[in-house]
Amino acid sequence: MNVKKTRTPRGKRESTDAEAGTGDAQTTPPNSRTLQKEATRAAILQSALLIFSERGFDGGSTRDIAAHAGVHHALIKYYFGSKDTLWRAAVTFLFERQAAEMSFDPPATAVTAKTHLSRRDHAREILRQYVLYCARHPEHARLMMQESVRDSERLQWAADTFISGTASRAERFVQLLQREGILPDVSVPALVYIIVGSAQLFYTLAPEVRRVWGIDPADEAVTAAHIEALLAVLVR
Amino acid sequence: MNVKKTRTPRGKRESTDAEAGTGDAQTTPPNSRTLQKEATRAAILQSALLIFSERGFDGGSTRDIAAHAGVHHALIKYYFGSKDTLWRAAVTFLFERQAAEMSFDPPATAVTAKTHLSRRDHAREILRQYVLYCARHPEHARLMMQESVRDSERLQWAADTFISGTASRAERFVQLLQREGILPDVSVPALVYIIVGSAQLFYTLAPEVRRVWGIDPADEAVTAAHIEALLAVLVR
DNA sequence: GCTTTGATTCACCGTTTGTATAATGAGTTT
DNA sequence: AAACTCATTATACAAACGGTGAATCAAAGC
Repeated sequence: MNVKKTRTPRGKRESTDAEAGTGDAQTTPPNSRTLQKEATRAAILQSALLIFSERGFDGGSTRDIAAHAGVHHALIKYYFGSKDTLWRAAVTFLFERQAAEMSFDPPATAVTAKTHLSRRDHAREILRQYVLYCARHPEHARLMMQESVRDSERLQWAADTFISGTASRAERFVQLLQREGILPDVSVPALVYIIVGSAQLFYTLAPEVRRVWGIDPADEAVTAAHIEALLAVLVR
Repeated sequence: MNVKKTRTPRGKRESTDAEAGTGDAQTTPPNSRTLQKEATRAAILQSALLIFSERGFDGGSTRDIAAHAGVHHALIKYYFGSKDTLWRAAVTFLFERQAAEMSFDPPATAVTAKTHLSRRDHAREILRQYVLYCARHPEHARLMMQESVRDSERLQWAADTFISGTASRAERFVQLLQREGILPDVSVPALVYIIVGSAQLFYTLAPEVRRVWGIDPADEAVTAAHIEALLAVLVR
C-alpha cells in the first residue's frame, strides 16, 4: 500500500502527469494538494479494509492501519474522525463497490428469450459473477463475517444500512429460481445462506486452502474449477 | 459461565454430592480441591471458546475471558501458561469434541445394504449430523474462521495438527459420493468447501440471520428447514 | 491443632491502544 | 515574496493489554 509521503524526501511530486489528463473545467481543478489528500484517504481506507478483514474491529489497531498505509496514525482521526467511523467508511466502500461491480438483480444482459435453458444460463451467469466477485475481493466477506458472528452495534448498523437490502435482492433471486424449477421449494433464507456460503468460503479461507490443499483460490484455473463445481451442484 | 468462587462467600461447597457418586477406587479420589480445579480450568476454556470465537485471537483479551469465567486473569497463566497456549487448548478441545460427537467417516451405522437408495440415505445422514454439529457448536466454525483468514503461525499449527486430518476425511467422503454418482465429478477441494460453507455459514452468522431475517438458526424447526434445503441441493 | 500444600488473588511492570491537542511546514493564494 | 491554509507530524495521556512474582488463605495431610 504505502501512499508516498512527499514530506521528508525532496521529491518533485512526479504524479503531476495525471493532472494534465482531463480538464474538468469548472469544478475546482485538482490541485496537487487535493490529489494527495484523496490518495492519502484512499490509502488509509484500503489498509483499513485489509487489517479489519484479517483481524476484526477489536483486533485491528489504527496504528497498524496507518503504518500499513505509510502515514502517521493521527491522520486517521483527521480523515475519518474515529476508529468506528473508519470502520463504517470501509463497510460503505465495500457495499458500494459491490453494487457497482455486480448485481443479483434480474436481467443484467438483456436475454429476453424465455426458454428454460436461457433462464438457467442466466442463473448460471449471475452465480458466476458472484463467485468472481468473491474471488476478486475476499476481504468483503472476511470483514463482514468478522462482525456478523456477534450482535454488536456495528452489526446492527450494517444490517440496517446494507445487509437488509442485499438480503432482499438475494431473496428475490432465489424465489425467481424456485419459480423456474431451478432451485427446490425449500426455506428461502436457508437457500440464500447455502448459496452465499458455498460461493464465498473457498475465498474467505484462502490461506487455509493454500496451506491444507496446496492450491490457490486466487488462481484463475482454480476459480474456474470452483465455479464449475458450484454450478454443477446448485443449478440442476 | 462464571465458575463459583468459593473464596469470599463462606459457602459450604454444596457440590460435594458428586464425590459420593462413583468410587474410582485406586486413582486418587477426587478431592473437593481437584474438583474445583477442573471446574475452574473448564470454565476458563469455555469462556475462551466464546470470546476467541467472537473477537478473534487479537481482539479477545485474557482479562475478558477471565472475567467471563468469573476468575482472576492471573489464573490463565497458572492453568494455561499463556494466551497462545490457551488458544491452542481451545482449538484442541473443539476438534476432540468434534471427533467424539461426529464423524465424516464411512458407515457410522452398519447399513450394508448396497442399494443406491441406502447409499444416498447414508450420505444424507452424515450431512445431517454435520449440520446438527454446526448448529450445536457454532463457536467451532467461528473460531477457526477467525484464524483461517490470514496465514499466521497459529493457522499453520492448526492446519498441521487438526485441519489436514479433517480435510482428508472430507476428501474421502466427497470422493465416495462422486463414485456413487451423488456428487458431480468436479474439483474435490471446491466441493468440500461448497459443502462445508453451505452447512456452517447459516450458524456462523446466526446474529446476522436473526437481525436480518427475523429467524433463529438455533430453533429446531429452523435447523430442520436448513437441513432439508441442504439435502435437497446437495444430494440429488 | 498445627503445618504444609497449592489454588487464587494482589500489585505491579512495560507496552500498546484510541484519542486529543499543539506544532510544523509545504502548497496555495494574494 | 509575504501571508495564509491545511495536510501532516510530534507529543501526550489515560486506559487496557499480556505477563510476572509475591502474598493470601482455604483445604489436605500429619
